[in-house]
Amino acid sequence: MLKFDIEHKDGLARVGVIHTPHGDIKTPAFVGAATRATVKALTMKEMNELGSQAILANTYHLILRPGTELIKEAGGLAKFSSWNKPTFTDSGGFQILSLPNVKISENGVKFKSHIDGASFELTPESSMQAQWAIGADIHMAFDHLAKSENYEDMKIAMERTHAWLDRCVAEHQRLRNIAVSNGASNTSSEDRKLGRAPLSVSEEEVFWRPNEQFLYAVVQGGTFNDLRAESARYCASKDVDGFGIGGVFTAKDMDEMLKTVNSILPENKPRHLLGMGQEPIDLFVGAEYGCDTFDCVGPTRMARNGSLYTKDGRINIKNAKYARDFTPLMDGCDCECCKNYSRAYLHHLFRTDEITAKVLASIHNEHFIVSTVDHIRESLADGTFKGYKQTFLARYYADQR
RNA sequence: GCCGGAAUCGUCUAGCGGCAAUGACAAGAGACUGUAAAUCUCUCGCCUUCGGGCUUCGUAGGUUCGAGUCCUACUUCCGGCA
Repeated sequence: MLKFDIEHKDGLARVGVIHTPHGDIKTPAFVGAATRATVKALTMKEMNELGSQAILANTYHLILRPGTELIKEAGGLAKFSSWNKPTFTDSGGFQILSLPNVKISENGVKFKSHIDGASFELTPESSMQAQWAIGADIHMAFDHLAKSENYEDMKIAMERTHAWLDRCVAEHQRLRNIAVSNGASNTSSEDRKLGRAPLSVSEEEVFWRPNEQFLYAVVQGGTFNDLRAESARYCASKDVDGFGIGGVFTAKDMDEMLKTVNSILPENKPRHLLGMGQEPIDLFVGAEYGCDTFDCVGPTRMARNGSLYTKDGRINIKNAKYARDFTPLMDGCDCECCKNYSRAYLHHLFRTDEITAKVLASIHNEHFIVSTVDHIRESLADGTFKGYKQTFLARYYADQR
């Protein structure tokens, strides 16, 4: 069982630590989106320096390239990518929503590769197998994310997600048993619990490819609180290590949904809000209503497209008005970008389409979101959350009032 | 000096008698939430009550119902020969 310690609670919100085989995650935490085993435009050293605690890669993308067996051969995601900290993988379920021409059946999903058109199928079992080969610390159950907002479609997707969850749990346990018996013959149960090496295996080997990998169930149900409640109850009843909350697309009404879901989910297991975190308000609301980790492609995508976070909202650094703005991107920011470069310089790098523009912008945006969640965690711990939230959001969204 | 060729939006470019006129870049702005995204969308002669109106393709004439497109002259530029 994944170890999760709650150190402080405030309503549904909590401050805690997830103990993974590759280290601890202090929660709430923002997890970097490393879809293809890399955070776009950033090295793992840069991710580390900007304060990131964990990354999340995508099973779908890694199946296509380089192939999950290759990652296994390399020693797992953490070693392959040189990220010696906690890792997550998403199941590939999101691609049901985003790819064209997917065929969904009870068995699983047939895709065509967006790269070369090759057909392949992802099922709950094959997603689990792929995630075990990739070897992240925390896996997501293979779920059906509905394209439609329609109640009936949402219900069908939720029910399919539940049926698939049972198969994910069974397959995960089968793979876990194989992994543990393969790697743990000389290990005491106490050593195993601590992620210690069996005598015949080096410390290094166990660090990079621990036998313990963990599974999160994914709650669906769209914008319908009765479905969300049903899904939360179903997921809560399963033998899983934590929960993903999926299919959330807007902060609007997210608080009600999270209240519903997180009041039902067991308190002692971590919860990951899938895909949310482009807008700071998502993170405040998510943490306030009991989510422990977040991931989102927004910060790095915004960065590559020139949309950069400041305390006063996002700015488009490519706009003409920044050509002669020699001030730092954001006052008081201690990221490498803000400590060393001006808005005018970033503007110039974007105008000239220099690679460094995207690097510096990604460092800043990722740091902005990571450190915002860090501050949320600190404010929850010392009881100043409400004030911090109010002050931060009032300033950030001042233009939209 | 003679003989050829060329002049179209900030730049390059399409255009071969019925176009405010092609495409690219540049420029101005917007979007982006479990990444088919270093991507995509819009604007880009002037005015508009969004129906349309007006002025444009080096300059000036001409032919024609109609000219960026044909003719003449001029101007400038690029070749070749002196």
